[in-house]
Order: sequence, then C-alpha cells, then structure tokens
Amino acid sequence: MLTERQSRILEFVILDYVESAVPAASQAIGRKYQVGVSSATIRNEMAELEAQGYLRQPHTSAGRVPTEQGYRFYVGWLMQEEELPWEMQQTIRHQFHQLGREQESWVHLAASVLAKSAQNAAVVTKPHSSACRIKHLELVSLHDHTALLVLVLDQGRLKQEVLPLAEPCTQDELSVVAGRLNRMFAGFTAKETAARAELAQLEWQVMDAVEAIMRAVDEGGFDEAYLEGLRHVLSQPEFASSDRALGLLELLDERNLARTIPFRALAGEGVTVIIGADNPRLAQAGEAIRECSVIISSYGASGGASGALAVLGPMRMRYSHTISTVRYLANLMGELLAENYE
Amino acid sequence: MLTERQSRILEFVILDYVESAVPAASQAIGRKYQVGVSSATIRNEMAELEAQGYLRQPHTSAGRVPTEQGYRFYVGWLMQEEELPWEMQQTIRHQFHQLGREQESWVHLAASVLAKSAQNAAVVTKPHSSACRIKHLELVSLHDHTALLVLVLDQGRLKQEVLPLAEPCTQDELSVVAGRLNRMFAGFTAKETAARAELAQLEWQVMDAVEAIMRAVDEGGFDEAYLEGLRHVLSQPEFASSDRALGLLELLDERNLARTIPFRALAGEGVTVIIGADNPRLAQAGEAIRECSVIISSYGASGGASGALAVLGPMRMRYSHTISTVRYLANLMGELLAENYE
DNA sequence: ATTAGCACTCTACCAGTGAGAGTGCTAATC
DNA sequence: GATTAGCACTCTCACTGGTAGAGTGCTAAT
Repeated sequence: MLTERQSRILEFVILDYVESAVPAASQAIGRKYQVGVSSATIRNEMAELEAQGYLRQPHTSAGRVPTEQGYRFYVGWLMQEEELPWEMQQTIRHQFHQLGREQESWVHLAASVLAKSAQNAAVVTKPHSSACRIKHLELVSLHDHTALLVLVLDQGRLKQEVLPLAEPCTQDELSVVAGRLNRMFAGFTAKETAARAELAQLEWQVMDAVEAIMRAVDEGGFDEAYLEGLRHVLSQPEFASSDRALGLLELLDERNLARTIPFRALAGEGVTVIIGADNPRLAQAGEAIRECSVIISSYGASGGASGALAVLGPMRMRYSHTISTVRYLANLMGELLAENYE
Repeated sequence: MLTERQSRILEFVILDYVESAVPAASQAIGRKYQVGVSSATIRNEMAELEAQGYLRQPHTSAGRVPTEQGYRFYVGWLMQEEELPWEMQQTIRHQFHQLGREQESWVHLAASVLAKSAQNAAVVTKPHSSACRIKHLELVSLHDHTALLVLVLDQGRLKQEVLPLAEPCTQDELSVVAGRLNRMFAGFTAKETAARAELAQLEWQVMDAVEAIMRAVDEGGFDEAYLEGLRHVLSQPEFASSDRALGLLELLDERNLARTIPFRALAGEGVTVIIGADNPRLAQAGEAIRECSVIISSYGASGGASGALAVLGPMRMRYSHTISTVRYLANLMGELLAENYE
C-alpha cells in the first residue's frame, strides 16, 4: 500500500539510520538525498509510514526509526543486492587459496573474513553431511594395551579415539585388522555397519567405536560452530548499556550458539534473512535477540556435506552489503569443498 | 613491615572487597569480622596501610580498596590455599571420564569447568610438545589426482591435508607408499625427516607436506587456545561501562589471546599469578589488562606434551579458590594425558 | 498537493542542593 | 602509649529545576 514516494522515503530513512544510528529527521533526509520535495512533505509521508507500521518515533519530537516491518519491506522489496567488488572477491579467494587445506582453517578464515567485512559477529559451522560414510580407518598402536583409532570420513573429516585393548597387540596385527575392516566397510554409513558377519572380538570392538563416532557426527554436526567478531556487535550503540551486552553474550556463549542461530531451519538454497522477533527460537531465547537480525546461508552440496554461514548483528545493519558477502562466501566455500573433496 | 594486626586488617579488606565490589569501610570491617578493636583503630591502621601502598581510597571520604601491591602481599603471604572440596573433585573427574578420548573435547571441558568454577574467563590450550614425532601416516585416495594425507603425531595429535597428485594413483599404490614411509620415518622429528635417501617423487612430495605440517605444529602450538566464560568477566561491575568491556574484548579476540596470556613465559611447574600491570605483555596490550589478573599453569609432562590453563578476571577475584581450581585441573589434565598417550 | 511558518514537545545537558556514608582529627579514656 | 568516642568535614549520588536545541504537527498560504 505504499506509494512510490513513500517507498523511496522509507528507503532513505533506513539508509540514514543504518549509517548514523540516530533517528532520521525530515530535514536531514531532504538535505542528504534527492527527494525533490520539502521537509514538510517528507514529514507528512513519514507520519503516514508510521501509521502503516513501517516507522516509529522513539519519542514525540524525535526523528523516525524503522520498525521490524520497515526493515522487512526494505529487504524484500526496496533493497537491491550489490555484488561484492571484484578486488574484494579476489582478495578473499586469494586468502583461501594461500591457506592449508584443512577444513578447520577454512572455517576459521570464513568466520574471520565474514566478521570483518560485515562488521558484525559471524558464525560458521563445519561441513556436515546427513549420513556420513567411512572412507578409511586406521589403527595405530600407542602401547601394548591401547590403540588409536583414526577414522577418515567422506568430505575429509577426521575423527580419532583411544581404544583400550583386551589383549596386547602389535602394530602389525592392528594393521591387518584395519585392512580387513577397510575392505569390508569402506563406503558404509553408520547404519550399514550393523551388518557384522563373522567378526573377531577385536574387530567387533573397533566397529562399535566406529559406529558410535559416526552416529555422533550424524547427529551432532552443527554443534561445532565457530564464532568471531563479537566485539563488532558489542561496540554498536545498541549494546552500549552493559545489561543488553550481557544478554547478547549469554545468547552467543558456546553452549547456546546453535540454539540462537537456527541452522537447521535453513530452507535449502540461498540466503535467509531473519529480522528481529522473526527468529523461530525466540521463545527460548532472551530479549536480546529481539533487536538483532541474522543473515544465514548454507554452503556446500545439498546432497553431500554442507555447513552454514551466518552473520548476527543489530537490526540496524547494512543488509545489502552483508547479504552479498554471505552469498559470496557460501558459494566460495561450496566450490572449495567440491574441488577438494569431490 | 606490617604488624600482625595490619596484616589481618588487610586480609579483611580484601575479603570484603572481593565479595562486595564496594570499598571497604572501617565500621563494616569491624562489624563483619572479629577484629577486636573499634572502627577508629581500624581507621588508623587503614591509614597506615594506605601510606605503605597496600590500600588506596577512590576518593577522600570513601572506604579503602586494595592496590596491586595489596593483592600481591595477600596472595604471597596471607592467603591460604584451600583444597577443592572432595565432591567437586569427583564431579569434575567424572565428567572427564564420561567424555570421549579426544583431546579437543578435554580442552573444551576443562575450559568450561574452569570458567564455571572460577566465574571468570578461562583459556585452555591444546597440548603441545616442543618437537613432535611421527607416529604414523596414512594416505587415502580421494579421487584419481588427489589424496588425503593423515598424520598421527605423538601425544595423539592428528593432522590432515589434501595433496594434489602429479599422476593418478589407486588406493593400493598409496597404501604401499604409506607403508614404506612409515617404516622409514616412524618416530622422527621434523628435522630428522630431512634425511630422505632415495625417495621416489611421490614419496618426496608426501614428506615435504609432512615436514611442513610438523614444523607448523612445533612452532604454532599455543596459538590454538580455547576461550570460555567471557560473560562472567563482563558481568563484573568493573566492566559495566562499555568502553572497558570493549577493551577487554579486543584483548581476548581470538587473534590476540596468545599475546594477552603469556603462555610461553610459564616457568615450569606450579601455578603462576599475574596481578595487574605485572603482566609482561602490558606494553603491547591495551589498558584493560591493567585491571585484570591472570592465574596460569602449565599441564602435562615437561618433557613430553604440555599445554596451559589460565583464568582471567578482574583483579578483584577469589584468588584462593581460583588458584586451587587451576591447580587441580592442571594435575588432572596431566594425569589424563599420561594415562592415554603415555 | 505542496510548503512556509510557527507553536509545541521532548531530550540532553548543566548547575545546584540535600542526604548519607565514611573519613580524619582531637580530646578523653584505659 | 594505645585505644576510642565524638564531631566536623568531604565527597558521592540522586534528584530537581532550568535552558537550548532539535524536530515535529498543524495551519494557512501558495
């Protein structure tokens, strides 16, 4: 129900407020942007936008601030996504290629780049496939009665566990066992390892451990999320008062991360924007999330391994820039995953 | 130069201030603790303690607050270390034993326990040995032209890297190469891998990667630190103003952790207490660290792998409790390391 | 429909004030 | 000589007006 001019003014208010963190005044908008009408007219339109719920006034004689609804309209209809500048793209890509090929370091780099570019908190999860498969397993003798089980899963994930052995074993014996199990179980999912015809006791024990690890990977997955750039969010004026800041910290403390950022709710492709109380986890979460937005995207093959990238910041954020950064990084991570781990 | 009574009063002031975060008044001390003299006498003693630099007044008509020197005297001479209560010890030990045997999860658990018990920020590094040795290596075929190198080091550390191959290789071929290299290089340090008589091109390439990884491990080490419990510190009244809080966040943002907490400066055994500007990194660090103390201890064998545990909080902290918790956890982690990875 | 002009409202900031907390000092007491 | 009661003094904190400035809403003119 917004006229062309109202839409433009709404956009200007948002641009101005995002930049300055100060309620946008009619005069200021008139001066700063080419609206083509006087401040009085802008005032009238603002009053109308307020009546319709897109703007609100912090107090009677203050400028206007966008509401959640206002931001949503902006993101959905007004904003045009800018592409990340070419040089920036190259810089980022270069950083990734310079890095080792450990997934862990990718995840850290992604979080770091994202936090810096978006000037907000970034959360990145490790890649995670719904039903992981055994690529290879290895047994390394530690002493007589203990062995280290090393499990290579598809998508290059690596898990280890120390196994106490009922009987002493040499490295050679362990290698034989590992070889046998590799031939029998390579490519199997956790479920499929249940078919254990004619296994020796030791082999059975190893496969028990393998199955437990794989199940943990299948279920856990998103819990291993990496957070960076908290300080950017906390330096925003929205969190100047320390109780707000504490609320946010509570939300993002390691334990609650996965609960705050709804990784699992991701609907397939593309970037999802969650503005304020939209957040499906709101019921459980504290108040702090109400004033925040989350930009989130999965990365990686939908069939194979996939992870998630997210940016969390105050509702007053540079949506256009942030969304394009998230999109670019998600694509890049997907590419890297595909290149390196098929 | 302190009389018996002055020492006692200093201790009472510290106990009171640590608990209440409010400057300790002479009357309050007299009421709360059994000093045996009137508030006027306490006042006189306090004035003397202030003259000697153990206490200071925030302003003329306020109670007294301990100075750095005061805390140091307390920690060095007055405080008696309490042992962690038996049930607490058992609870912690139980949590560790219930856990898988991944080092990573130990480190996380240790940080979590430490942060909770000390009600401050906890930092724990992964175990790290000065010159790591190859325990075992494995090559897993990913596609024709790429292989995953899995490297098991002593102390159960695990590293991986993707290798692009010049020529296509099957899993069987890779296994042969891995077997040969294992026989040749098991137990070697990074330096010792330099002796590569008669290696095929592929083998040479693998060992290049191995050497690079090991050197990175040898040098890096302490950089992989895990932080938890920031919210406890930031909820202390010392950091109620948001610029202070930001200063602290800056210090502890992933990148600066190792610079803020002087892991490397650890002098062998035991728990080290760094109070305020004592911190050797102070020159580089911001102001925030000036008002903080760090309790730090290494864990693990001094010859073999060792890591570090630290608690960071405002100078006003429960030293006795914190020190005993750090000491207990350091011992426990050492035991676990020894038990599982000899 | 737009806009100039103006009265009105609300905040942010400042100075001033009084209560309360806690000290330092002095003189009396043990 | 050490201790203590008593009191004047100082400083903070919370509250109160009072003012300047920003920004609006409304009305009347264009």
